[in-house]
Amino acid sequence: MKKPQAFTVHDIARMAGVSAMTVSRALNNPERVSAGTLLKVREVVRQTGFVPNGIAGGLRSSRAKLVAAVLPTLTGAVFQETVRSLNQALDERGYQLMIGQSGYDASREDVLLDAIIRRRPDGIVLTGIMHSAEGRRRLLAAGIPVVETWDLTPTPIDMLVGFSHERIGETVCHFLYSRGYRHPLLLSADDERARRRMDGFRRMAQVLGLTAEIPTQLVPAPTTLGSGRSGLIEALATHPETDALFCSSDMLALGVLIEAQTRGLAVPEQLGVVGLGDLEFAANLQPALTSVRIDGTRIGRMAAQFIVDRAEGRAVSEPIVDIGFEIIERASA
Amino acid sequence: MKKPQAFTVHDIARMAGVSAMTVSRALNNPERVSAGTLLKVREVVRQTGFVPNGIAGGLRSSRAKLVAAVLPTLTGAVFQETVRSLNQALDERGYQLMIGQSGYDASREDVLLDAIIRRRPDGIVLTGIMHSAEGRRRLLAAGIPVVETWDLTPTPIDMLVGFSHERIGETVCHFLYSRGYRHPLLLSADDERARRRMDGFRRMAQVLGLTAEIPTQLVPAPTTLGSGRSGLIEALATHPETDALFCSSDMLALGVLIEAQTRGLAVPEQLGVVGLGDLEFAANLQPALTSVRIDGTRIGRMAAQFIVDRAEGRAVSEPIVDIGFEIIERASA
DNA sequence: ATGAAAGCGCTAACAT
DNA sequence: ATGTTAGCGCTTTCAT
Repeated sequence: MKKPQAFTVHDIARMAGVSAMTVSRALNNPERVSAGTLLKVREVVRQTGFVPNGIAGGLRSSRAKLVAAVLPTLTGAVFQETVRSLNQALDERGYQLMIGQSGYDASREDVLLDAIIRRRPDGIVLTGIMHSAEGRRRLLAAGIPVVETWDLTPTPIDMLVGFSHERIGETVCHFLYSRGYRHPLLLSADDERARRRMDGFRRMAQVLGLTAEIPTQLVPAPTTLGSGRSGLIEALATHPETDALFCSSDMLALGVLIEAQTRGLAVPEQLGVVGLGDLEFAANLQPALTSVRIDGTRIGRMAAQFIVDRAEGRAVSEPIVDIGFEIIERASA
Repeated sequence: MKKPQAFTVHDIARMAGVSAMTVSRALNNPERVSAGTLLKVREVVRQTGFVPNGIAGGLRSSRAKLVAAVLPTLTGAVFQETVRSLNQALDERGYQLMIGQSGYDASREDVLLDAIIRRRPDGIVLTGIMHSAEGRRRLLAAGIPVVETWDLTPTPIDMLVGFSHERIGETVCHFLYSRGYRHPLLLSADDERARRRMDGFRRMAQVLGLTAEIPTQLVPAPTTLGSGRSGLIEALATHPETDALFCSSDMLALGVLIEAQTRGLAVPEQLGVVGLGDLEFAANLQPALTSVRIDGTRIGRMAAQFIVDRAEGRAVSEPIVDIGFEIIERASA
């Protein structure tokens, strides 16, 4: 079925008694049109409810005013801060954000990437780094500015705003050790970044002389409060000596907190709990949750800045940024 | 700055020794191209990392394969289920979802709508109903299929998948009354749909003969665990007789639960709590949260079906659907 | 099975 | 200040 294009600039031009070009100017550069003409055109536009076809305009002027973001999941609360600030920063600069969900699956990611590149956005923001060689090549071939985020790699495709997951693991391990915990357990989803945090954690455990292997309790993604509760139950069943948990999300940690309370386990005395993400609710829990804070707002803002600078022909002087992280010490560990 | 278009079908055609048309066919209708030619073209495409410009193709064929969704906020957990299922249902049918954030503000909504209509998507899914007369006219003029969701109105622009907020208010009021609560309080964000739930609640309160005016504690949007805690504190300070709360989100309700526990208030004995949204965590709280369940998955799926049917020229036989809601009775009230 | 011509709706570039 | 011409990259249509 052919979709009827309600009105075109030519229709509006005819109705207003001017040329199509004048309508285009009245809409995009009103200062270059006489007051009378402007009034006439605007009146017709108002009456018809005409909105120009940006697809056609963008094809001609090769300005899409569109940025695409690729997220593993729309449900994941961790990225929301990044997406919100990305959206806002782009919006302020007149760009629109399009969101694609890759779903933690590499093959889906290639398909999604194809759909995105077809639309020739002014930039692409990836959550995580692009591993598929095919994906990297297409991105490069398309010549679209790319910002990889939420991770670090020595070989980014283009630009990068991230932090080291290994270092988070190391830091949390050291933190728990310094608090006196000697039997930490890792409660985590099984994605690649989580695995690197766990690697870092284990490396530091060795350095600190914790002889026992650090046990892991894996939960399916996305992490939920429910899996936090059941995760703690299973963890304690298999490793009753456990005295601290590093959870791969705050939701998971909340589940642990609730299950601990239900079982009469004192936090932080009998069980230390550390979350990841420092979501709004972390500070307001009882006991307040110690969590790893990542400045998602800053990631989103910088990514937007990078893309827009590039899209508008400005060079980005420092295109690779490690924004770090911070352990927010509260009552739970 | 002019963005260099890396490759076009003509480049690929030249390299493969065929015409542009053949490249186009090899990509879109491979069965209509000879095996040898297909192989040649595919090899060049692979080597170059070529991805066709869908903007140009869409302009010619007027098939965008794009659906836009307008959300008040990306952070709001209530809509996530709808967005997820919308995204998935569209994806399965080869469409992509673009998300725009309107931000509970009517004037921003008009600007956003303009940006969306310019891209000539195959359909637009609105969260909530469109009130602005200007917005309605543009939507109608553009001839793009529209689905309004999460609300009911006798005069939808086009199609509708929603439920009655008044009726939720009435039902929750009746539910709390039947549970023996006589001094309910409304803890709520101050948006329009919340107001209609409160109206419904009050109407039912009168019907049931609750003589006292039902007090309201308003909190800023978006609702958070923190505002749930402080909301309960203020509510009890001004209305110490309160014995039940209807919260406008589950996050708010979780905050109330935590604050109640901190103060040693027994739930549900001394304080009944009802949430809205029935998010994953509601069932896993301690005590488990009674909440109003809205089938967001079904809303998203139906909206996708409606849009795709229309985009592909099929009529939608029942374009206005009230999907209702359900009170999930758990331990908190 | 393949190619040539035309044109989708808009705007850059060049008149006037 | 306004109009004319051409063409963005693709696909529809019509030949061959």
